[in-house]
Amino acid sequence: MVSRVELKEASLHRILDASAVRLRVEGLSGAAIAPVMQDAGLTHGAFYSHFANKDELAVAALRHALLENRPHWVGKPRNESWPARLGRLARRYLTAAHRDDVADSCALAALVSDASRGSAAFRQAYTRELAKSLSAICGDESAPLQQQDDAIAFMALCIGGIGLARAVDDPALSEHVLAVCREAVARLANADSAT
Amino acid sequence: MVSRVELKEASLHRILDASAVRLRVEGLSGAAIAPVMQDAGLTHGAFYSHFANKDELAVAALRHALLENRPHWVGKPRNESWPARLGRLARRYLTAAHRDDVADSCALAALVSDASRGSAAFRQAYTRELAKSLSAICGDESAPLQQQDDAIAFMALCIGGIGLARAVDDPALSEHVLAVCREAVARLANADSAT
DNA sequence: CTTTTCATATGATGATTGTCATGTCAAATT
DNA sequence: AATTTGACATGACAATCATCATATGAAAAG
Repeated sequence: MVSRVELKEASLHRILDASAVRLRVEGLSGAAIAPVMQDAGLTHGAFYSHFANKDELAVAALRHALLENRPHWVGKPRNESWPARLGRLARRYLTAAHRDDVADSCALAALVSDASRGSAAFRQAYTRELAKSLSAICGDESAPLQQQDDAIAFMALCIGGIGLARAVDDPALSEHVLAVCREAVARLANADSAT
Repeated sequence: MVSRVELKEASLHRILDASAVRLRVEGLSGAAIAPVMQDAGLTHGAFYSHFANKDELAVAALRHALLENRPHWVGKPRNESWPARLGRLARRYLTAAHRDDVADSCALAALVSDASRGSAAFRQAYTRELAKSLSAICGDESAPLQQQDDAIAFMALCIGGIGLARAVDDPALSEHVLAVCREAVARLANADSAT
């Protein structure tokens, strides 16, 4: 009862899910084709009826990852001041839960280092996804320039903060990094409204 | 005229130099043994008379990279206020020159994502090097707690900022990220002294 | 001078990788 | 009913990888 196109779409979806997870957990060079296809319940040979090469998969997986969980980190703007919004987003993003759940984490943070070493197509996709997240933070395309800049500093602080929290060996230091960065976002937003 | 120990030391030094470069440029999984040894003017077989395995090399290379260029990024504390110091360090660190010269860049920034996926030994080394850099920023071991926290937020912002600047495809956006993060450091330091 | 030591070279090992040629089988098409 | 299509499986390919066994040659030790 399943048409051929439906079956292919379902397979593609499973491939994207699996590769989006492995990409964040193991990085660009770690997310190999065979394990991804196995996660998707297929064999490695079937890969090339969905993508031309590994590079295409990485680009698609990056987009898939961000399309899936950007709403979870950014959400819709509420009735709140700009500093309050940034503070709220930071308190959600810079948490131990997000740090530990790499498989379902923000791909922009998990793949910063990888993106700079990636192909031209991958870096282009990363840039596009970053821009989307930035305008989602601002809520509106026509936000004040100061807020757009704030969003950039906010992302840099969040990505660096959660990256450090993941890299660090000492659990106490890791928690401290998160706490300090959360507070730094608040200070940054308030220092902004003071001018 | 070269003694055997001198020759081995010289070889080790070349291996460390080469691997420290390749580690930053190509990442943990990209820095393979054979190319590193070739850069050092040796063959791959000679590797195992210097290190037990690839993991040991990664740890040593990380330490070597930071031992070599930490002074360049942090330097010695001058006669300046704390906000002025942070601002000055940011204006040196968050530059296009540093962004483009990955081979001689700050390893803490180039290897954030890699560190979280690295071995226990590598993460431990990363943690130690980060701690050293933090106390070098503060200048003194017994700096005020507020300054130690500032240094953490500073590093997160710098690592995230230069990571984003490297990842991003659009040159204009990349420069803008650097500029915004430089200014954010200044705002952060000033917001601190206001309390 | 003889012997030992060991840094290095050569080459092989097995594992893993991306890629593709070929075969198969069921759905779509005629 | 006959034919075509294409998603998928199987298997092979060359390349790359970490690791190690063995050989060599020169320096150190005797």
